[in-house]
Amino acid sequence: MNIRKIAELAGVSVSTVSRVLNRHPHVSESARSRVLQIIEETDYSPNLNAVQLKVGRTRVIGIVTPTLNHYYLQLIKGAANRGKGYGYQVLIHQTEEQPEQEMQALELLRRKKVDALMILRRATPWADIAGYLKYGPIVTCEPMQNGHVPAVFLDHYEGFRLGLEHLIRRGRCKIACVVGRGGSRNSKRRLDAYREVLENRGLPAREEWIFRDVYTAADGRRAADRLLALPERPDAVMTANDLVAAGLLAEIRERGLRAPEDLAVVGFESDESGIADIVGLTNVTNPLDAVGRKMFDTLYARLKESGHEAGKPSGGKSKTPAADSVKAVDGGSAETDEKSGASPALHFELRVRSST
Amino acid sequence: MNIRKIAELAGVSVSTVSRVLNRHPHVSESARSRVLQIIEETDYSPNLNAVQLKVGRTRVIGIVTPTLNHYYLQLIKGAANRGKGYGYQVLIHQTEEQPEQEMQALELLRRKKVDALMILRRATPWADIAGYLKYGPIVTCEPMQNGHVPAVFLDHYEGFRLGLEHLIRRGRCKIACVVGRGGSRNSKRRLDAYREVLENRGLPAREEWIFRDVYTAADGRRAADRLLALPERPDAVMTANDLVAAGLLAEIRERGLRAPEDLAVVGFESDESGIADIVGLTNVTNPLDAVGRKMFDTLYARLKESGHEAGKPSGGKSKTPAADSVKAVDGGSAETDEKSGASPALHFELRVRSST
DNA sequence: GCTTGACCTGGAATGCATTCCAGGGGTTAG
DNA sequence: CTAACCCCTGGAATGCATTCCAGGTCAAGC
Repeated sequence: MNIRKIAELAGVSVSTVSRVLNRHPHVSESARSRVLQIIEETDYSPNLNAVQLKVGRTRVIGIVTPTLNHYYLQLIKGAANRGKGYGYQVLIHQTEEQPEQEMQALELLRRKKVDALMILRRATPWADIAGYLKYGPIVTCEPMQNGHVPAVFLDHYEGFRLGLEHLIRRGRCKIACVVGRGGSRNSKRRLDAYREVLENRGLPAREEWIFRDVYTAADGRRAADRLLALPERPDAVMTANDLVAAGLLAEIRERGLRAPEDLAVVGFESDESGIADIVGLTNVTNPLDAVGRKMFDTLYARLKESGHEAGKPSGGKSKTPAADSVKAVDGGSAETDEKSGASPALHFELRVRSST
Repeated sequence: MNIRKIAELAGVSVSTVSRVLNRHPHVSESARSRVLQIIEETDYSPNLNAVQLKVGRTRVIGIVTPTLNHYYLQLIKGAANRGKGYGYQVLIHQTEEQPEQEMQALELLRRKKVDALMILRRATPWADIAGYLKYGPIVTCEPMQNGHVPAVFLDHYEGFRLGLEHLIRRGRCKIACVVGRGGSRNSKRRLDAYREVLENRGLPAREEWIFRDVYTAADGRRAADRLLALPERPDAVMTANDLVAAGLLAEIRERGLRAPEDLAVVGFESDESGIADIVGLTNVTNPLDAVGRKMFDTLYARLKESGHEAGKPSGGKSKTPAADSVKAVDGGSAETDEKSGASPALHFELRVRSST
């Protein structure tokens, strides 16, 4: 069953059927109703591959993620929910951080299987990715080395600053700090915050109070081990994520110490983890879903400006993309914006959430 | 840049270009190399929409999920990983349990945007879903009322049985039980297990030891409240999920009781939650990712038998779908299999995992 | 009465790749 | 020497819907 058959059965041309299908004006009421009736009777629905081929748009955005875990899920969820309001769906592409897998994902854009690409994490050099910008919008959530690819992300400096000031307000003065990947920009920013904030308040920021390469709950336990064995024991810890914080808490409590009384722990995580509530953890909420939404908005803006998109948000309850807690950096096109070697700092709003 | 242009530039016909592209035999070495060179030079890559339109296959499977949370993520992950081995990608369609959204997802199948559909949860009547089977394979992970739609799921009876027997082996004899949705089949099976297993062992299964409609960690805390207030206090609790179990544990411990010494709690969850490790919970692992994999296998088998698929698993490290811990129920087609009113019980393997 | 324009409709080109069919050239077997 | 067959190649039909262009009808305005 295709549009030709429908036209035949209804005794009109395919143009007319197409006009009915797409709610174009200039179709007589009689023709319209005849066509609609035949469509109803024959249970016809247009083949989307043909439509997509013709209009050159699929209303699908590809999401490139190294793996499907809690963290990336937040981003995906934010983007998927926002996209849904505009009639977009998401195609998940897992890369396991393998460059070849990433190339496959980039090919999807060139080959028009997706309209745009959201890269949550990449192993491919930025330059290679930028080469695909000519096929469609791409956005990432990693601070990029050059300004070619648009990026949306939050500055972990702010997150750490908030958490640290919370601890300081509560009277803590020997604050330790636990981060993950030593080399990552986010870790660097967190350490910057650790050193600067404490220094500004006249508090010590000792090197031996910094624990690196701590990722999991088990790592957190080990970090607690080492931390509690220090000659001068800290009275608080700022961590880079809730799982780690939970590990610390568990270890601390199992040793008969009380948290937060003896040792306060602050996490840094998106709302939905649920762990904070369970273990009674105070954390700085990291609005990953807002980042995801903003990423979609960035792509959408590009799609619209390239005439890719009619620009009609559908549905009733889609929020306006106005004020959000995350800002996007506009990478500009590879030709027009050569200035920024590194991406600028970003404004955003986080908050400390105490679980009582 | 399209195949026609390539043909022109290479001085051959489009047929020849197509043959080169698809590695068909019967292309002279000279023609092949010329075409490849032009493809290289012009940076050409075939438009997938055209290919998909022509061959009637997209190598995308749609996953219909009510929301993106930890639970469904496990299933999605299992399916996506398995699918990747066969060159399939997944398109996520969130429904928020709204029938209209589900209809949209079903339409994707009819309109050939996806080759097959995985329904993780539905609000639409089975009969309506079965009506779409003629457009492509559909699989669900919910026990279905009639045998029309193939389903892959595990029997929660077994999960509960394992957990209960674990508790009994540890000498517990006053075992309570916490479940979620009262009406769901899974809850029913769990309660069946609770009553039958305890009865078989000559232990009491009291009505007042059954707590229903408990879903979240907070609910778990409240359940603990009520449970600890009972005149005859149980010495163990079997729960339907880890989050709830964690809530119970937290409440119990905050009241100064020791778990598992004073009150043992067993969860029921997929491996990856991570919560079990953090709070020191023993649970029955629920291999959701295996269910996801099996769901994909079920779809894939159908695709293959309908000639949809060439049947060549790609890549080196794809596991053989041979022995798995979950079994599929073959729903048969709506015409050929009218016998089973309800789905039969399923075999599978779970295990108890103690966190020490 | 004629022009202008709105409204409706159909035809054909278009987007792009796949595949069947037919045909030419060369080789081998009978 | 011819029939049979293989290899290579191109043409054209095909999958299906969109859209531009042109043509026709009818009513309103000058």
